[in-house]
Amino acid sequence: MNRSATLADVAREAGVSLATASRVLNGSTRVVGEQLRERVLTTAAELNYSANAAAQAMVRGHLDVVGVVVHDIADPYFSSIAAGVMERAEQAGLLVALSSTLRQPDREADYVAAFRRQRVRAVILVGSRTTDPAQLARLRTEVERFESGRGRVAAVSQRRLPIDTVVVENRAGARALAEELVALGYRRFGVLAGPSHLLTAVDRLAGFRNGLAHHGITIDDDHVVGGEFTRDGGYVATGELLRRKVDVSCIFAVNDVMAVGAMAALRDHRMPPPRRMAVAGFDDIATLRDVTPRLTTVRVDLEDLGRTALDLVLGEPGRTPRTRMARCEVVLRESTPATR
Amino acid sequence: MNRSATLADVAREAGVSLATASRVLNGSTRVVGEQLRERVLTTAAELNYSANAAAQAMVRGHLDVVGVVVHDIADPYFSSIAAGVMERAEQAGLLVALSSTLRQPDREADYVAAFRRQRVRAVILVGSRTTDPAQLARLRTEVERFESGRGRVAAVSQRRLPIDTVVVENRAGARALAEELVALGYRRFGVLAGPSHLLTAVDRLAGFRNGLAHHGITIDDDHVVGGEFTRDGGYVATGELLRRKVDVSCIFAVNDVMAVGAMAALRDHRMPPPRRMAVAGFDDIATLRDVTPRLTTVRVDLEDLGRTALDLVLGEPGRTPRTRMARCEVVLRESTPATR
DNA sequence: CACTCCTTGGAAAACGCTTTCCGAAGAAGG
DNA sequence: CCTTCTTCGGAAAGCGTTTTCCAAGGAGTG
Repeated sequence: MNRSATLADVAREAGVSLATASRVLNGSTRVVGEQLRERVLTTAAELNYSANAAAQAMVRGHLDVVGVVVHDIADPYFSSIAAGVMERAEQAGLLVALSSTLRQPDREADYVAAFRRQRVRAVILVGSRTTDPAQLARLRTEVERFESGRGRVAAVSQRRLPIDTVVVENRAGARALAEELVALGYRRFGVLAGPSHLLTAVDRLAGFRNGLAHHGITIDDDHVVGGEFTRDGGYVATGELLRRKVDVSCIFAVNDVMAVGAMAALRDHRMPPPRRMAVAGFDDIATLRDVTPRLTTVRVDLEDLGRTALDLVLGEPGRTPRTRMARCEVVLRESTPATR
Repeated sequence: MNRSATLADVAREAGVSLATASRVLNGSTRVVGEQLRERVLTTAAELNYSANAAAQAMVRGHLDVVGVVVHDIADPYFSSIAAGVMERAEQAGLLVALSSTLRQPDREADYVAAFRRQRVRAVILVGSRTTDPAQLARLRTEVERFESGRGRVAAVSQRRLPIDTVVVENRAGARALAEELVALGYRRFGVLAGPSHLLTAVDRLAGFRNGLAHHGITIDDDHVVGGEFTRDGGYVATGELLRRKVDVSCIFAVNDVMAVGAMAALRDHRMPPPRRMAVAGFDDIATLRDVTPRLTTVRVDLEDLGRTALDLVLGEPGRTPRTRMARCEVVLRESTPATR
């Protein structure tokens, strides 16, 4: 057998019409008599018949696949969200096609286009929108094109496109964290702000500032260092912060992986956290819950973001794009001990 | 526009035949005159034409998609390998469909079947084979069916199926680790062995034992504890080991995430590593390189496993299934200090 | 100038399925 | 016993491409 059996093969072998074979093998409202039904089923099994999804997609108009675009699948933030999506997709009998932009935000639009070619049922855009209006415009165009077919689109990020969106309360979370840190006695902060074009980073910084402002605390501009949204980004940024000899007692990294980089850098500079410097992060990445000192952070239920996004995209479309807010919760741990 | 433009639409609008339009828009060896070429291109752009991949798949017989099956995408081990696959796939212009068995090995065969329906070009099975012969038989059947179409299959794991395989030198790596630990002065070991049905776990344990045997050291059976292949599995297993009050000075966890769980458990039992107990892992997971004390482990270039697997599956098939050995390298760090 | 060879465009046949429309046969109703 | 419904099987028309085969015209060749 160097070519897989087709429905026609099965029908011929079973001595029935194509229509009957199709009705038996691939769900239909129509009933088929027990006799024929049985015959079709057994011949299909004998021939190893496997429906050609492409052919089905052609006549049905869409494929039972949902496309997911993330920035970096090796980053636990994204892989956790992806896990949530896949969990739900599995329940719905959908396959998940996953693409990674490798942190080049302009690739997102390319992948949406690729998914349009595939006529996938839905696309989920996971990850921060950017501040670049041109990128946004291009993405919006592709999204509209995709939707003008039968496709659905949702995002896990900020609400910048007219599509269903699961938005993480980055500002509120960061604000709450700031307040808690102040309550613990911290007053002088440094911030590892991440890339300035990523709204997630921007929002978390803004929320943090806002929380401090409530207590009359401000952060000097040279206490805020940008950098990559990665462990190494956090490491480098922390080095820069120390080089500036700023007078701070607590470093807020806008995500956990950067916070871990920061702790490593502090150690390398003989300022081991938390005694010489407190550190806080954001996300509560599961894999990082065991670093020492245990990291104060803001918990986001990442898998749930993925689940919710898939639910949105599979459910009835609303008359107007919906927004689901995802709560965050401050988790205080050893990396930010109460001061004295 | 509530239905996307088809090739026929473009052809009609541009006043050319379907054949010509197809040749212009979707690569072909045939040359089309500059005039027509131009006309087709502009009308396609105007109409927002996007080739229907399903239709192309039907006539070509396969989709430009590669399926990947992992055990748990949220586990950094798998997400790193997946990142490698995706990196290469991107270069080859392929989409990646990712499925997670959620650690139920019997689901692998199901996903291979699903990918067969999709007529994806290739499938990569990532993750340990098991010791269950029934599971293996079922998987083999599905793999053969898949291959009897035009599909290619490769695995990242042990060589148990007649397909191209990237095999991690688990035994050699674990043996080398054992020898290094002995050289550091350790003699009494406990092992967190993971699930006994996973060959990866089994092989690492066997290799470790083998390395110790070279030095006349054996491990008592009650110094070996099974458990889940996860952080919590490591935590629980360590608790069990301590409860047994075995006399050991070093714990070898068959993967890093378990090792991290072990360190947490040790701390909770007031036996902080490495002073009260040394710990070693396996994999050198990037996200875990910053735990303290830094973890002694065996480095595997995970992303490279993924890249290699994709290369195998896209390259010319060998006359007979090929095997690519992936080297491991012992990395000694602070979690296993030299004993005086 | 007659012939062959190339180049380029088009018609039409697949590819494997779903679904609409028909028709036959049996059941129900008068 | 005739008519009207049901029920169930089959023929055939797509779905949107690619690709083979033809044909026409122009460029080379002797």
